[in-house]
Amino acid sequence: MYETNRNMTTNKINRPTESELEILQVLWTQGEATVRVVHEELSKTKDSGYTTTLKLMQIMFEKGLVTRDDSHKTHIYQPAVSRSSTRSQFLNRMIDGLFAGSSAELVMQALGNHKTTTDELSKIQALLDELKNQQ
Amino acid sequence: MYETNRNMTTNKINRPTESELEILQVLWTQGEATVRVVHEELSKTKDSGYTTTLKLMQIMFEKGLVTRDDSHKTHIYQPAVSRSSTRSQFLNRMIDGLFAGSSAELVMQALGNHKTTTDELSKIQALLDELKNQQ
DNA sequence: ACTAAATTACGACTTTGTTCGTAAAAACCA
DNA sequence: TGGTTTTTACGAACAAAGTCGTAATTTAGT
Repeated sequence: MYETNRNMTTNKINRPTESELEILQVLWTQGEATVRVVHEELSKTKDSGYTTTLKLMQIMFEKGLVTRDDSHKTHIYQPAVSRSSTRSQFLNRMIDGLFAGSSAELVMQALGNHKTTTDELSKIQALLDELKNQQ
Repeated sequence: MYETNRNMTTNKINRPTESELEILQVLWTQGEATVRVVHEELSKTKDSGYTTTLKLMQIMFEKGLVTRDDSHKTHIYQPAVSRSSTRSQFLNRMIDGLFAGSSAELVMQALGNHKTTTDELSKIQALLDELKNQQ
């Protein structure tokens, strides 16, 4: 039995915030999790209280960023947005805002500044071949 | 005659905010500009008042994101951080936060979701060849 | 030089995101 | 079942970013 977000009128663009992203990371990795589990995970890298995590996840529920199952003893949360679409969302935003709309410029900067393994380069090469064939 | 930022004790990480980035875009493109010019440019895509832009640029000056020349009738601002280093800063942040530290994952998502011209693909290919030879 | 226009400085208000205290409700267990 | 622990709900405090009104200063034009 899943609750749904009743307050649809307030739904706007809903780009996850910094903290919300951290929570989504956990949910994407684990598939689903309770507030407790998410908070334990976050505690490894930051120290905010349990109720802070709770509040954040409640807000995310209201925003429609997560769903939750309250048929159990404690609420179980799941991501309502996909990792991949969220990545695209932020990426496109960054491409448009900082890279003059050119994904190539971003790609080149990313490849230039970060160490990339041979294996990863091969995968990129494969994708590149594919794209070139399509054109 | 250039003013310098006296209040160095408050300088922290100084990642430009959303609005500050918009202003930097103008400064990077034009090389230098007055508040008036920046504001005219921003007005094309958003509508906030002149004093808002002014205030933002004053804050950026305090943060050390821009320098300014007050030897003329009106202050002339220049970027104090480079476009390329700022791009890297945001890119690395995004790679670490959203792409599990893998620049390759980011690159693949970027190439997959955005239309990229043949010309751009070639440039990426060239860079890729270069990187492969280095390893 | 005097008025009008533009520029700058400054403070306050608003919004959004983050944090937590506290209390109510639910679950646990001895 | 009675008491303790855990979870949830809620409101308020706090901070950061963005916004603007207003006043002071400077520049420009006649």
